[in-house]
Amino acid sequence: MTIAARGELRGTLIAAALTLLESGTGDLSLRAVARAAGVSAMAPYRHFDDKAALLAAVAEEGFAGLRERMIAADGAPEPRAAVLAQGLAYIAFARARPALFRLMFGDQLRPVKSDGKDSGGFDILTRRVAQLVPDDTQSAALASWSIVHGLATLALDGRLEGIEPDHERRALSLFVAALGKA
Amino acid sequence: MTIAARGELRGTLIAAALTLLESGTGDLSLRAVARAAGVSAMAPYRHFDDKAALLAAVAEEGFAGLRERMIAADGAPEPRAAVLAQGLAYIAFARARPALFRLMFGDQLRPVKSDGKDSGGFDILTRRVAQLVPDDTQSAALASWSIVHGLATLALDGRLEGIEPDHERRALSLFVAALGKA
DNA sequence: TGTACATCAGTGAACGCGCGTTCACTGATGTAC
DNA sequence: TGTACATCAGTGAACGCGCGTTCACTGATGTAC
Repeated sequence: MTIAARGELRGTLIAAALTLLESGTGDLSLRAVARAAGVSAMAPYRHFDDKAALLAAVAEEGFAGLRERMIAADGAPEPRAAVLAQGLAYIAFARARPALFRLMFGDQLRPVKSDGKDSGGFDILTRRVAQLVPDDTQSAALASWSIVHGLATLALDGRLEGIEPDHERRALSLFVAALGKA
Repeated sequence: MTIAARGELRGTLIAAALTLLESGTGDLSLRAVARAAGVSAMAPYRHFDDKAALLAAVAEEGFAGLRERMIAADGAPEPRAAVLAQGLAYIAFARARPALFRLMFGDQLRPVKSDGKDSGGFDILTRRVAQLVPDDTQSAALASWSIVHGLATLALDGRLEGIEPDHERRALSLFVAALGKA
């Protein structure tokens, strides 16, 4: 990790934290982040009030990334296909960056701000679900988010190891196929 | 916490850990458990190889409790009602013992043994799902588990705070109603 | 253009903390003869 | 029944560790006149 140019430390710290989260050995410590950024243990305090503030910034970055993936997956014209693609993108994100995903949704973060449910792309998903279930969109969107989030966390926690890999996709397909047909 | 009678420390330690998890301030430490059990920091080593072994025993207790709740919720004769009741029981368990639930499904545990997917009552759920979706039971059961697990973890992580409480139940109902109608 | 000063990012030593685990031990209980 | 010894559960002091955060500081950059 190269030394940051003046005034760029904030971004460098977040990037270093993201990298550390990927190598993923245990908890993220403020000192380790500073170390990875090539800077003294105290330097982060110039840019963040405390450790929690740094974690929050990292999580925010994560939510932005997740949202991007959801948008990128929204291409299909048919709503059912779009919801499926978005769900798989969500799961792929979790699998690609498990420690970041855990940080984003775990309990080491400060209480979530109220617009939190939008930041991860929940609104993107909801828009498509509305096309399939116009009368009870909120519940259907929550159900969709839940099944996808459940699959992602179960996979991350190694709970799906005894299950054939394809079942994950089929479970989601089965759900999407049933959406709006109750 | 009373002093344990001879040879009962193992159980006392597990009970103390469960109590500590409920009061829920941060991570569970071996020393804190020993303290709560009224015993020296070293005493647990007479009964557990190390901290991870104690955590595993606590989690096992948790899975047994979850399974019990699932079985207790299995009363309804109609499979759709049973699946709904089981799902609500699962979520209620998570809400009642959030720290325990997090321990059970989190990453601080040693890699899960292969029969892990049964211990929490997944088989109980699967049996009922089979009555509704006999041709693709595995995928449907996984979908059911996922939506329920997703709702539980999202609730625990404070992600459903902006959402009307009833939407949680309605999301699950909507899913259950659609089961087998794809 | 030169000087004086304020601002600002980062340093490095030190703090107190709780942790998991080691070590050598103590004293009560159980067993063999 | 009495004695000698092994077993076993728990003690208490100590270890080295990494942590978040404090403190007083340094030295470079920017600004006013």
